[in-house]
Amino acid sequence: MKVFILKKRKDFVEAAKEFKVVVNGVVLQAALSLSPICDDICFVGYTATKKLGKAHVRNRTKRRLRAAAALVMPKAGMKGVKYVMIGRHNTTSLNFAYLTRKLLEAVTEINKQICEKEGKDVALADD
RNA sequence: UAAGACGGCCGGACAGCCGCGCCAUGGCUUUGACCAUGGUGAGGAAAGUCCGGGCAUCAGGGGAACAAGGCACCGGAUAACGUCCGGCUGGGGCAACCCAAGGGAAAGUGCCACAGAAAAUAACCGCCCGUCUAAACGGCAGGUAAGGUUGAAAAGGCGAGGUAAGAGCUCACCGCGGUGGUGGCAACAUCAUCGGUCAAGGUAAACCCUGCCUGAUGCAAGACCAAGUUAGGGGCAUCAAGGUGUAUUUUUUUUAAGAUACAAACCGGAUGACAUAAGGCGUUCUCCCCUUACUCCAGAGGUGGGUCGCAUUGAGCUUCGAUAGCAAUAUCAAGCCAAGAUGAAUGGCUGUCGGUUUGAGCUUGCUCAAAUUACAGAACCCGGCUUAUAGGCUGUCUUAUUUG
RNA sequence: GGAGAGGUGGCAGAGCGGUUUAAUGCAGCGGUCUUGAAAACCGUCGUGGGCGCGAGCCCACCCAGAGUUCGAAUCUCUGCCUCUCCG
Repeated sequence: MKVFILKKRKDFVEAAKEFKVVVNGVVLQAALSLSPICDDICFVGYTATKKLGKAHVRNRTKRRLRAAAALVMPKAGMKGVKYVMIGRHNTTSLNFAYLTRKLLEAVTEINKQICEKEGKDVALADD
């Protein structure tokens, strides 16, 4: 599974519409990509709001999320899904192993939601 | 040894594994949001955007007046500055040293609440003389600014003389001002001499006056490339002389048709060359010079782009090198080349050694354990200022105490 | 990244350097009216500290900290926060 990074505002807005899971350390949003994907690829974007602190704090938050995602996403990511990770106030202070575990929980949870929804959609289309 | 004053510097180090941006080279049997190798990769404040520049666009430049804004003891440094250095004056500190938007209130205007007699040519109480009366502490007419309460502030201070009572009315000293000498580039200091209504408070971070400085907009400036959309209308000038109009004339019985000339009202056309005109960036005027696809009003598209600007040569940085200077700094010499992203690159984990704090142990400066290791992230680039900052290193000086 | 505007009780929002500003409105609380409510009318109403048995009185606070002034919500400087604009 390859991981590509989201850079455009449009992608972030799209991801925010559908699914959302909150765990200690990170808020995860996700959506199925609209354009057809042939390869084994998922997309990830990182965000930190101004509420968290000054510039160096926000940068650090995104770096930690990036480091954690590098371990988790290649295994847990689903094909053709856009994930967006939003940093929280304690993202910088948490133990890294704990943060990784929590992120994995969030991803598996959100994948489950997507599968349920998609199953229904397919059923309706068949009818 | 203790307390303090003023500078200068540092802002953890090393190793391993997994990753990131940019650049160079190479690879390809997926020419890629690819792979490999090598190089390189945040700060003293990168911050605030408070000043000063470079650079870019408004075509370029000179002059005058006004407006707006800024600066303000004196001299120097600098590309420039509101910065820096040296000095002066005033204030604070035993001292080292520190602080000051520090020009003008005898150019003018405004404001000074409450209180108080009075907030600026005054006179409430008081003091004193004269006079009315038998007399007065009462009335009248004066003199006076010593004393009074108030207030942030009451038209020099203090002492003596003087006087009816008083008053720079007179005098000494201090203070203030003018003139002259001396020292200094100057601010200013100092000495001499003259001045008594020497002078009429405060406020200019109130208006203002004086002197000096400033064109506007900021890299989202701006240049180029690619793709795509759109609807025109009004006004001005010139040209031609089309239609219309008027006049003359030819043919003709007339209608009518043709030709020539004129006009510029209407309709339509072309052009925006010269000239004129307009514009040229705070306003007005002016001198060059320049521009004009005339000028004004509408309308459509656009927040999916890309490349350059942009990052090795500059007001460049470093030097406990030299020379000049008290210094800021300048000149010369030597050395150095040092991030370039654009949802934005430096992270995660581990180990060792440091620093700090706390606790324990004793060999009293070591060992062990735990915690902690600031402020903070380049976005066109420089020079400053301001603000944030764990902890540490280092130099010079002052005061006090002790010892020699 | 750059360029501006603002910050006053719980909320909105006035405020010439001066007696006591905290105007005014909304909200809140109490009352009148009503069977009850709304509307209307009347009164009251910021926070913190100190003193007082109590009624009440005094001091400080207009985002924060300095400065100018006899005296700052107001004038000047520095910082913090909020909002707007740029192609």
